[in-house]
Amino acid sequence: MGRGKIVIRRIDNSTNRQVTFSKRRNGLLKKAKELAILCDAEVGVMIFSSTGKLYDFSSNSMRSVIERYNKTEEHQLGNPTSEVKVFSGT
Amino acid sequence: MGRGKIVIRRIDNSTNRQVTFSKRRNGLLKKAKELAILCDAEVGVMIFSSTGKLYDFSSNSMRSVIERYNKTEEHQLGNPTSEVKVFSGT
DNA sequence: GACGCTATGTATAAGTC
DNA sequence: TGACTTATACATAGCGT
Repeated sequence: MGRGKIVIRRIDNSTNRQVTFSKRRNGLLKKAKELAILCDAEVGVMIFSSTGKLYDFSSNSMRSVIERYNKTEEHQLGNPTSEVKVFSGT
Repeated sequence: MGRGKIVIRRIDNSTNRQVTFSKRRNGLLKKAKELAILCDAEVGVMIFSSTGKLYDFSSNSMRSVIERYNKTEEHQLGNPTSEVKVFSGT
């Protein structure tokens, strides 16, 4: 997107990396919120910048999302979710 | 995006809602992965469909992301993160 | 180094099979 | 209902301040 095409690998220039982080972080949080509303889904997103700062979004409370995650994980070990984890992306 | 413009509110037609969920869920997970790689960030995403199925992504292990979240939250109560939670979107 | 502005690359709403 | 296609809306890379 944008003026040029990019390859998905760590951005070396730290200024550029920080600018991209700021833009994409906002984009991701926005998409997460849209997904939750449009599809009536429960969503939780946690992002730590390389400097350790936390940014997050949760459709309800993050605590409840995490609790539900823990409960669900217990009952779904070795489930379809694992496919998602290896999702290759662009 | 797509052939028509949409408003961000719960999609009533359940078939359409499910199709949109599937597409946007994949898009969100992809973006999360890209952010983690491009910006060297630690990212965790948890999504529960309205039918209760879990989909997730984590740059490392979700467990470590959650632990880090809990630790960080303790030290940042009433922090800038709250701004993110009210991010208004489109 | 953070902010605002487009030209462009992507994600995706509809539609088709 | 799921998979594939296409036209568009949206996100954002590279620049200029």
